[in-house]
Amino acid sequence: PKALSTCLNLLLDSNRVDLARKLLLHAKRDLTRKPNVCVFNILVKYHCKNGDLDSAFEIVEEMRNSEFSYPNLVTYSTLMDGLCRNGRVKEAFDLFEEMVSRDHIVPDPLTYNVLINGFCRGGKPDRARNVIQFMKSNGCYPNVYNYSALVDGLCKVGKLEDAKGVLAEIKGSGLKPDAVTYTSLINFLCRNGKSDEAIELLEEMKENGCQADSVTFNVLLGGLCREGKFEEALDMVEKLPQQGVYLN
RNA sequence: ACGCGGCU
Repeated sequence: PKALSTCLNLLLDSNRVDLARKLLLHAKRDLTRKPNVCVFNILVKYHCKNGDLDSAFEIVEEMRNSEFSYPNLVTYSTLMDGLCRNGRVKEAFDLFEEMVSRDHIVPDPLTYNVLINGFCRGGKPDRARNVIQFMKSNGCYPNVYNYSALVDGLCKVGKLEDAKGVLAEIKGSGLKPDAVTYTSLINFLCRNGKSDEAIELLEEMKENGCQADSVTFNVLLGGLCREGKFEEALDMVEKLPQQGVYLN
């Protein structure tokens, strides 16, 4: 089943769906190679990626009927993410509750993050904040992914000060903001003609021991160029190799 | 071997 999962992922990633189907049919016939949870989860994810949630739910039904696998936390998180990416956050939350009550599965920070991102994509970071409150009340501690998602959600609706507040909250809770956290803020500044403030943040992240990566610089370079600061941009590009950063 | 956050 391990080899099967790996092969399926490779085939689906390269869009060889026909071959993936054949492979799966063979595996189902072979008693020693029964598809396990991981294999099913890969299929669920594949259908979600195509926005075909009906098929994804069919796979889950198949899992429930199978002797060899049953929906687990990954299955639910994947499905919830598929729903959220299609704007169906309410249903994702219903599914979350079903997961807990019907299958007695305990959500982890990643599961909550799917909901946080669902709300943020919908331009409702306040709801996302409620999810963080909710997970805490369930004894689940938010990680940097959770907070970064919220920071980005706040930036996307222009609430820079609130986003900075969350940055402080991250530090206060003993977590370390990472390049993703900072890049969301830098991105907002760059898109609003504030590359100078963005560069201040870049300095701040360095002081906090956080290494900027290629996405951070991509964003910064875009901001500088948009403001016509081409010399500064070139200067920045020239200094990238010394920082071990290579643009893609 | 399977699920979540930043640019495109």
